[in-house]
Amino acid sequence: MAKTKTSNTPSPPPLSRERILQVALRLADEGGLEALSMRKVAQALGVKAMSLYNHVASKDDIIDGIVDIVVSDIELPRFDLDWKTAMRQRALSAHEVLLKHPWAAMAIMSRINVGPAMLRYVDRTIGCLREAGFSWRMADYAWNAIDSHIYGFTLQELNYPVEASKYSETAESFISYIPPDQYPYMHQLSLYIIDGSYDGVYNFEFGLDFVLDGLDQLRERN
Amino acid sequence: MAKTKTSNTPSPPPLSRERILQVALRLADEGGLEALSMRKVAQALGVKAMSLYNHVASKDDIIDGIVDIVVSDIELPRFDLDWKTAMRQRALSAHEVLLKHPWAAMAIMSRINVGPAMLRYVDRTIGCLREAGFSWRMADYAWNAIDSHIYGFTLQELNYPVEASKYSETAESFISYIPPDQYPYMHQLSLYIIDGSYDGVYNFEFGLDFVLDGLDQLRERN
DNA sequence: TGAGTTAGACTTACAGTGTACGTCTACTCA
DNA sequence: TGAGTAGACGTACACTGTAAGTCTAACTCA
Repeated sequence: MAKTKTSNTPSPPPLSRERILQVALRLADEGGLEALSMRKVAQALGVKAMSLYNHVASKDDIIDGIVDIVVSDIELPRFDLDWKTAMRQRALSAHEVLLKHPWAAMAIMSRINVGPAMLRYVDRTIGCLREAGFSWRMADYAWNAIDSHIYGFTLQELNYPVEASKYSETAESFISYIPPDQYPYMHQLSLYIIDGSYDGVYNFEFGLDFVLDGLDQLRERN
Repeated sequence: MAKTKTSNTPSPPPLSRERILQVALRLADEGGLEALSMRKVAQALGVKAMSLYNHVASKDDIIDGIVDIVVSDIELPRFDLDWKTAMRQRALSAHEVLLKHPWAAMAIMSRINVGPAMLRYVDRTIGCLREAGFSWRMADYAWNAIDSHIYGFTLQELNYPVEASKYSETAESFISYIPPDQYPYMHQLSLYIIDGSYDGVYNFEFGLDFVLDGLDQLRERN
């Protein structure tokens, strides 16, 4: 009987970079990047911390890995659509994906990302703009401007400590800390949120459209 | 002789929240937030770590404190200028200040900031927009859109691992990692940076103007 | 002046972090 | 059969923030 290749003991699947990244991604999604430690990842895999180093180089390597997995989830811009539609779709997709992984926007912004998914994503984005008639410089500028909005907006959104549905009651409980003589405008704005005149919910596409429209005018001028 | 109040021993100035924050700010500016530890702050003050807790509540309290110091350095929007000029000035000032303290943009985006300088800064910003004729909702939206660009752009800029003056030579040494068959557009863009056709330096005002112009059109339509 | 209070720096300790380094076991292949 | 190796493990180190308790010097007030 050949038990050389197929072991029939129901041992757990062998450790691998993929399994480590998969568990790390789950832990990060559940508790943020600060909840991600080598010991916790190892424990979730039924293994000791140092065993992970047989498959990944370091904790940074793990974070790079899960960042690239997240990026691979963003829809690539489509070359068959007009550039504005393509860029809007990819921005909306990026925004959506980053909200699903609340730690990711910050991680992307604070480290150098050269994973294959990221490189591909950037290449396609610049390519889409280039094919739309932007010069190389303008394609690069446009990419940077759109991404500034994506990351800036999403980070502000994620950092907001209150759920949108509770803006009103939260404003009500904190209004006393915003005295009208010191902060008249914030005070007034809070009152409007309390009485329901304004829900306080931001809109990702609001600022995005300013950038896309501005870029479009600039493109047509050439 | 009354030596009750004025001790003439040249003892170091007493520990205080202000001195702690001042040293912490310097350490953060020099080595980033991750270089900021209670033990290092204490050592720089000639004191042991736990002594700091007589003057600050926690490390988070210190970070909140130095964030607010940084924010207090941003020029408040001026009500006597037209809103676009005022917002441009405040955006440029914010960008400039955030570049001087490379850790700060990330810190602001990843924590809740309710220091006096921050509250004042936000109140004035919303106020300036409100006085310019924006509705409360639109003033809030506008503030959010402008700040998305400020933080998004600045974070991308700070995260860039290379100095602007070395883009060309850096691109040259890394071009082999960007094969033209896999990443054709990035490859081509790198070539243009190498041969000097394009310097690769982004412009903060490029995207900012899209947002400001878009907001202006929206304001005039009402 | 003497006693009581207190501010503030100190020491110790704990539970956590990433990871360098060395060891031990089980499997592969010549 | 015996060498080589992959991979899990244990130990250890230098850090982190901070809870808890101690000690001393200065101030307050009768």
